[in-house]
Amino acid sequence: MPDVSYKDSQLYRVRHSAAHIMAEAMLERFPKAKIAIGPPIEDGFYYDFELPRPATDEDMQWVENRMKEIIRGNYAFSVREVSADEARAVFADQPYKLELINDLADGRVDENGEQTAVPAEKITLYTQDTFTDLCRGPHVASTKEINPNAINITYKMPAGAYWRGDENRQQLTRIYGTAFETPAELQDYLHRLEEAKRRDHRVVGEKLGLFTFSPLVGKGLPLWKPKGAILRDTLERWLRDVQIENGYEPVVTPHIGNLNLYRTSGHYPYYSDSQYDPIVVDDEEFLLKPMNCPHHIQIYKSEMRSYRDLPVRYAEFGTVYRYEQSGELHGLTRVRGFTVDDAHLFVTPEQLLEEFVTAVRLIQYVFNTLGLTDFRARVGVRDPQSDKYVGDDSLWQNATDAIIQACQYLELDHTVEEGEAAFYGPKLDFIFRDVLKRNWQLGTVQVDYNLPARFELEYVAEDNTRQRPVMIHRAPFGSLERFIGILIEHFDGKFPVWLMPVQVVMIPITDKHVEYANQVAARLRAQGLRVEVDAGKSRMGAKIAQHREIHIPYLLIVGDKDIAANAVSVRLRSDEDLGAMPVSEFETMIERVVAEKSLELK
RNA sequence: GCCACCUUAGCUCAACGGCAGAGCAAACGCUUCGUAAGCGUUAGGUUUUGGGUUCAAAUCCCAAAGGUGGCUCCA
Repeated sequence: MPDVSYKDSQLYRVRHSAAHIMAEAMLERFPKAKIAIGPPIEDGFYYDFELPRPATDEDMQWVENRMKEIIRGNYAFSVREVSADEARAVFADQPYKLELINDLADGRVDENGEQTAVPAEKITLYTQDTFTDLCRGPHVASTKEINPNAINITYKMPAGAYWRGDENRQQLTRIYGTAFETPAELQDYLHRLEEAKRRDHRVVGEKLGLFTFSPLVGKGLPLWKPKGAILRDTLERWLRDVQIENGYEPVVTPHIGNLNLYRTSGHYPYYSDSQYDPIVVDDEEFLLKPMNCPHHIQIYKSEMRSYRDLPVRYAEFGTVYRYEQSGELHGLTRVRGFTVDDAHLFVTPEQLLEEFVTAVRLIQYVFNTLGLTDFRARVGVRDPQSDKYVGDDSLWQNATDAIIQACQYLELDHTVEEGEAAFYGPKLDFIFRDVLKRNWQLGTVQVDYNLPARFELEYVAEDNTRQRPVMIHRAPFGSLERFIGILIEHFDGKFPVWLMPVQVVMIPITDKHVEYANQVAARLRAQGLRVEVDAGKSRMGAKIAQHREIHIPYLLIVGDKDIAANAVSVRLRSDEDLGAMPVSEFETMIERVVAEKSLELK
């Protein structure tokens, strides 16, 4: 998000001013357009319009050219303060502006649509050339502070956006633009955008043969190809081992459950917008499970529990199905069926803090091992206005306090955001950004007093009384699908060796070296390494070119000299040529790299 | 779900009312080669699907499906 220094910067004023200039040019192109709001954003600005017809590429090119002309006109941005009534007169034929003026006068929302508490005493208008906008500023003093060759509004397509972000209100056309102080900075930005698109997990996943989608199977339902399945399975086995070391016990549960289970949990109806319709079997109704917790709870309830048994930690890679609006589906990061590396911890109130902290540390260990550092922590609490949560206020307060306390204990930088809780409790989420700067929630730890109450969970305490356990829901990856999507982009397909679906490719120089290549491959495979032999008839240079495209960590070239020395010539993914080394030496090196889960190649 | 755009060979794309093409990948043949792509041949298509306009549609129109960018949602 834009920070304070950005909001004070010249760049911010340039972009804010460019948004006004775009609106001026748009009104020339579409005289009947109604204007809404046009703030600067992280990488540029936008302006929302109600247009009489869809904007075309030609329109956008025309507007961009016209913007440059306006900028070259060296118009001053002048400001004046007016009363609400004067402002209403200025914008008499602009209904969105009138609504904003009314809200400003009442102190509800500012001109960028952000909440404010204070009624505006004065309304400010900024004018450049022929265009006047309701605006608090700041702006550049004159359009000559804007470089006409450092603006662009055609790099991004026009998009739909609801007025005031409310899907029940008018849908407007949002035109995105960006502006920089110099043309070189603009070019650099556009170049970085292109690079980001190349890094997109959907592009890299296709290139590396990791996964695919089939309309016949269904949208939002990823199909893992062998190489993707190896990557996924490697992650799963690793985490399973780590969890067992940390006192988790594996459980396995089915993909559907009786509707009554979800009535008790509250998923039905509190989660019903995200669920598929019930499946009717004989006279009973079943749901595809949207979460694993109710099933795990039934395992907890299958036995009498003593305080001596707690904490109980049940872990499952559980596949869940959620209805997502079709427009929201996105590669692997937003799908309709996905596998959660789920665990549910049943703890005594006294154990809660320690277990929560330990769960967060396990997540930190997972992220650190993979070198993931670019994330933020968010404490999601209830939206006090909403009725989509179950449970008493006091239980929510206990849970929220526990999470805040744990964050302080861990000295974890975090934000607290309302409306980001689960329906049964508050949570600590780890949020990553993809290459296109979209935010995705991965790991999560949640404190839950509500489901134990709804299911009447108990344990027998030291004093022989029946007590209620607290639940912790936690998932380090969040979902395997989303996590791998982010990993693909983070590593740009150059995964650490231990995760790489193919770790080594043998490249025999001619056919007569294939047998030796097969021998070395067999020897390496016996050590658990994933090795392929490229016995194709391409020349060595072509084989190298092809395999470096898909980021094979080690290319082992073998020819007469290598055979004579019982060696392999090692070329790294980084294009470093290590030259010939004895097979045993290579073996030692790669085994160490794999065992250490190293991010390096040697 | 909403707005806009897109859909041509396995992949990336061209043809933009008048004979459906290229590169890569594949198969086959030649080449046997020391660190970023050797040569040739062949095969591969109801141009996403269904309607319509037209002498003629990949191309224009309508609808559906899928995808992309946003918005909304993500309990």
